Amino acid sequence: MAQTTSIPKGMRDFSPVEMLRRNYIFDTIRGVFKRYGYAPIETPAMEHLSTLLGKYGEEGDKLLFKVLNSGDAFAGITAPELANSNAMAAKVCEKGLRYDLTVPFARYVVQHRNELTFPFKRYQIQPVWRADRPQKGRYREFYQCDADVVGSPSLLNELELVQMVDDIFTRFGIRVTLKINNRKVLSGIAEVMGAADKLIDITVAIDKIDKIGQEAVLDELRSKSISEAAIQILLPVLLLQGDTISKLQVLSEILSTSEIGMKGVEELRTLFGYIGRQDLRQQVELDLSLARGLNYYTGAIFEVKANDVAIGSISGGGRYDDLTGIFGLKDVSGVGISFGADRIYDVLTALNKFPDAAGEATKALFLNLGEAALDQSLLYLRQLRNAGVPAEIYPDMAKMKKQMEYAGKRTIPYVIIIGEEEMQKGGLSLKNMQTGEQLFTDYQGLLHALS
RNA sequence: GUGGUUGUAGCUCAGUUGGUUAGAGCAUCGGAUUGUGGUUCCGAGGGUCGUGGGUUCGAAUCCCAUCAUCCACCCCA
Repeated sequence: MAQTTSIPKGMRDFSPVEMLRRNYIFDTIRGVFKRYGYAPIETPAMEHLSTLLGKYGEEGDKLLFKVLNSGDAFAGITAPELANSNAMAAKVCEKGLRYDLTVPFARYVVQHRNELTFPFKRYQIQPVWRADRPQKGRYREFYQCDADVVGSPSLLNELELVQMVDDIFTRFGIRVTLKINNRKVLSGIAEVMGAADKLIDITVAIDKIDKIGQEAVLDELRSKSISEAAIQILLPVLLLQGDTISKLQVLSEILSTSEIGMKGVEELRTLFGYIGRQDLRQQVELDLSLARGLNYYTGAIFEVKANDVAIGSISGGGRYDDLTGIFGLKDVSGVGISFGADRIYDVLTALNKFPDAAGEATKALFLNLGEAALDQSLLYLRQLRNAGVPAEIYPDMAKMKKQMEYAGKRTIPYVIIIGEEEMQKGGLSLKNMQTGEQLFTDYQGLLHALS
């Protein structure tokens, strides 16, 4: 009996061509991570639910995939528990799929603290899961590529992340804008507004200013019972124009009474000082409306958007001072960044920026034209493979037309023909499938053309 | 969690006020063509019209329910 072939909402299959392109993305990012001295780790798909809950805010908790306990998960459930879905979930689900790579990493650092040498720089490329409703550029299973440094408060780490962003997206050949802000500045603004307790409401609202406009943001703030006087303090900050230095100057005047705000301004001054002395190719700017939802950030925050495609952020990160503290290890500050491989894929697709080679698996196909030439083909095939050229032979003795079609469909760039004619003349025919050109040559000529 | 969109062949979609056996393009397979693909021509296979119920002599078409999908909001990579 045939079953319906489908996969759960927001999940995806990847074809060979897609995988080759995805691997191109992963390889590029991994290569940069390695070049900056980051070491790889992996953590399991599942964590204890208690490790994950409460780390991503209320919204995040709702989006966690919970995993039913194995065995008879419902044994010993009482009627009142059955009636309360939250109590039920807590009782029958002790594990959950990871929501990001940063929190499991913090857990990892605390658990393995005695084995690690600080500052600890790690990268991690793994899928994460969110029970979000899927839409454009949003999936329920997607890959994050994270690089983090823990155990060093130095702003040189922030600079390094900025350089990696610049490096990676330049390698991809796409233009992006890296926006930088600082949570301490946002805290300072909330403080001088006299609404320090409303920090999250304020940041969530002003984060949307590009999207919904100034008036809508103010309305949202009023709906969160932020006073008109407080809004009058916020307004000039939102309207700040000019270059980074003058923005920071104005900001330091506004925040002069806030210790934490002034510290944030100082951090931004230092970081932008570093950045200004680097030779970066991508656009980097101070964006005071940048907030980011994850509420564990305490210092610098980053977000990267593609300039030429509207798809939401393709990379984001920031500094977190207290994340390991939740797991019992104090005073270990960390800073990290996450690259969204799936959205980068969508951007590269939209802009047609994948290199041709990123979709190629096999470089050359030997046609199978019969027993007489088989040994010769197999010999050259083995030699090509030993020389590092991905090559294959068509396994069946089908019509030449069919074998050519096969090469064409798989976008194999070269076809090698060894048939009766070639055997007689003592060589081989090499056809370039892109140009259609064909030349008669020997093994040395073949190797030269393919390597 | 909120609002909307769309479900017809493997894919993209037509299908008239409800009316015989539901179509096209692409894709697949075969042939024209026993040594040349991506560009020709001919032919073939492929459908419980998302699912269940209702109205009707008659439903892909109208009504109800349900499932799925995509988009936007929320939030985020």
